[in-house]
Amino acid sequence: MVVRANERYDRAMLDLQSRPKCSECPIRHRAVCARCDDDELLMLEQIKTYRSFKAGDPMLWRGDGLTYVASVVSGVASLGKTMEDGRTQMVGLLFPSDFIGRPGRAAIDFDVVAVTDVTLCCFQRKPFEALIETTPHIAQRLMEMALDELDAARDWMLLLGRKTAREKIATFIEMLARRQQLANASIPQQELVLPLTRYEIANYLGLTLETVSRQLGAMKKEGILSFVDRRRFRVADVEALHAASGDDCD
Amino acid sequence: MVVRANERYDRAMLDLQSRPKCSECPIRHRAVCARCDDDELLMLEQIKTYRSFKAGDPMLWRGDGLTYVASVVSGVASLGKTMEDGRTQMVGLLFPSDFIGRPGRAAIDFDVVAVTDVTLCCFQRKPFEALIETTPHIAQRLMEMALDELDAARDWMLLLGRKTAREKIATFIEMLARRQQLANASIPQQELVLPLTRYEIANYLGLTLETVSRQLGAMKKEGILSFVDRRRFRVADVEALHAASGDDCD
DNA sequence: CCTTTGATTTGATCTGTATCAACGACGCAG
DNA sequence: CTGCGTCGTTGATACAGATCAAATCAAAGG
Repeated sequence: MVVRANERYDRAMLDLQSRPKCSECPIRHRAVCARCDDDELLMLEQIKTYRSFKAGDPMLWRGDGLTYVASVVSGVASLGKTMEDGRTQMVGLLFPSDFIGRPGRAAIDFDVVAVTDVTLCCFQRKPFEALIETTPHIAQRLMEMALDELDAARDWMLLLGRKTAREKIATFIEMLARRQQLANASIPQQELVLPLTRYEIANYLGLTLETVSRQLGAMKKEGILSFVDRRRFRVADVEALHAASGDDCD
Repeated sequence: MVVRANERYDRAMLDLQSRPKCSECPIRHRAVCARCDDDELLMLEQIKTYRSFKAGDPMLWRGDGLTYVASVVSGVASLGKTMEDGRTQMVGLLFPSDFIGRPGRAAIDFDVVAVTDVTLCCFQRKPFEALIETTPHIAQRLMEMALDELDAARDWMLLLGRKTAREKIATFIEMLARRQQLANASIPQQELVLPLTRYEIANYLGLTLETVSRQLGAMKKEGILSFVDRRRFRVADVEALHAASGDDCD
């Protein structure tokens, strides 16, 4: 279960060679490079590197030096915090186009783990930071993404502090649907996938896995969700789901 | 209790005239202007305006247009979210030098309320945003502050999701001590003030006011805190307080 | 096909915190 | 001084969700 730092490093190195074209990148218009013009994209292309991780692999450990910053190209990663006695709380989920690492910060204070198989588009930190100085389009986009994350973090604070188990689950499913419909074209009644185990969902929502299982079971029995297997499901009653989330109508 | 928008506006207008020198400002080296040189400070000085609010005054309503962005000069303000049925969660506390408002965003999606009497140093949004474009020192500082807020938000997510009532209170007191010692010179064993009512503390920690009252009472009985009145107290046992917070030693 | 292992579901019970209710303490206006 | 409103404390009780414990399921390997 525990993977040594070197091992991680070796595995990552395997992928150093692959460097697809930015212009064909699936996250081209949503990632940090969203606003870059062709010239700027060329600069980024020169310092980028792809790396992949297997589901469950730790990607960065709390306190690790940040040699790289990166965009998630495919897969899902989690940001998590752990207390001394082992209690843990997920503090963020990263989907394709989300960014890992901060300009001007040498370390992060949470763990980043690959939840599914993940491919990253990595930039060495130093040259990337130099690029920011000269490329306002990147700096602006980075600021915008940081503020979006801040908004998301605050919504999650409301969820963690005040919502019931059922509201938490409903909100989570809605969030999931929103993120997965961005990736594919938004087919209504699309089949959705839970990229997380019950344990991980619980960890994200400040619950236990048993409570998650019971709430999902209840929503299935009530005909709000219909499962094809334990991971794949469909939202059968969008209205009811939203009503259960406790969020404003908008 | 409810204050009309015009009323707020009128009250704020009273203070339009006052415009102290930036060079003598108490938050000069911590606020958004921290890295500005004298020239840049002069630019800021020309678009700034002071406003004050009484304790309890709403400063911005969720969805309000953001004509101004501002730094907190003195006092404490809260960022809060409210659900349809009235449950609320505080998602941030603003102390002197903290910043309100986002470059490139016309609205915010939470309420900002003055917890104590507050003085703001306001900048009109449009000219301020123009200034950012030409002043990398401000843009950098703003990014840094946004990332600090993000870190704080994530620490709070761990607190809300996983900590017990007692751990929440202990963590809150430690945070308070840290912020208040920044303001004054750090006198050890300094007398601290709770700027919030029991209800507001509960709201910040995802608890009820009764639980907050009981936990504070317990920590007093155990000799960890000693109160001089309901709002003013001293940390009698720093070690025990930290041990109760559930945070790592560092 | 059998075994193993991890993920999930389901059931029984326990508990921390919410909820409901009453009372005390302080500040302020008349 | 008196009354009233806000804030805070304290006690009794309820309940959502945690915890403990088993049973079921599904994928992977031999």
